[in-house]
Amino acid sequence: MITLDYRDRRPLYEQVVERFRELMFQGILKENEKMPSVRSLAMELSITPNTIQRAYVELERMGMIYSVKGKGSFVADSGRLRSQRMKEWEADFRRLAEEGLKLGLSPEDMADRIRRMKTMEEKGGEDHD
Amino acid sequence: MITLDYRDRRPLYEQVVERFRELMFQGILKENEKMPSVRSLAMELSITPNTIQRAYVELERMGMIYSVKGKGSFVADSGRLRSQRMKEWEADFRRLAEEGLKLGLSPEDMADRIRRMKTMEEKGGEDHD
DNA sequence: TAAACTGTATTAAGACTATTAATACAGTTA
DNA sequence: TAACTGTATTAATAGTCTTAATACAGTTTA
Repeated sequence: MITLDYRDRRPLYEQVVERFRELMFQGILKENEKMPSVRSLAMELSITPNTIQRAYVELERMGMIYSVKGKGSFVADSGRLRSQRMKEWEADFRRLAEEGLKLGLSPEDMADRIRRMKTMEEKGGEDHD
Repeated sequence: MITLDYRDRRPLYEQVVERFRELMFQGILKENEKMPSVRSLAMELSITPNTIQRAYVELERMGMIYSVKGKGSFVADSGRLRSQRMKEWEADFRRLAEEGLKLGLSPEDMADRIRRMKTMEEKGGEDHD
């Protein structure tokens, strides 16, 4: 479910945060679904529970999960997060497309690039709802 | 010419690298133009020459500048910088498009967005090289 | 030539962060 | 009660960033 990259310059807890964000954005983790416990995930990744705890604190601060003492941590309103992420994507995409114009690419050039990606879709074998 | 942000989590030398990259991409620093000397820039920013040196080593490793002992450091071939920027743009664009796929957008959805941008071209009134 | 500049290299120390380890407390569940 | 959950704290370790203080080598300039 979660993997770590020790070559990555970013801290482990940040990688954990990002991976869970992806899982939520992709709908693989759904609303109110139970997160792995701090200790079990720590054991699975062969790191200390402290690091997972820190990641969960961050995820909770971002409103991605909510935690209940004694019960566990759970995925927050994923639909809202999804639309939020979509908005971010729109902004990023627009900014990048405008940058592309400055670099001399025509809108058709860029559209072509995306169309050509269709053939690569089969390569990445992840299911997305 | 260069400013530092001490709230930024990234190391100072990395901020210096990024700022110079921007100045070069925007054409504010032109080919063969002299970079500030390691010591003068360090003094201007109130940090040690070591940190600037590290930034310059990195910029040289990236092919953005070249250094000559006793003479100084200079902006490298701007054509190369441009192709570098294009390569980065390609990578960013592809990454973002793939993310769009994960968010459930079809390639045609994204291509449409770009086509629709053609009408907004007049709005962004920034001059570009 | 001498002084003042340039890049480059090295070594040591301090500060900061990430991570680990070892506990402990509190609440829930079987 | 036992075994699970989140949460908190303290101490030690490791790694990176930054600083400081030099030193050497090449270029420019007065």
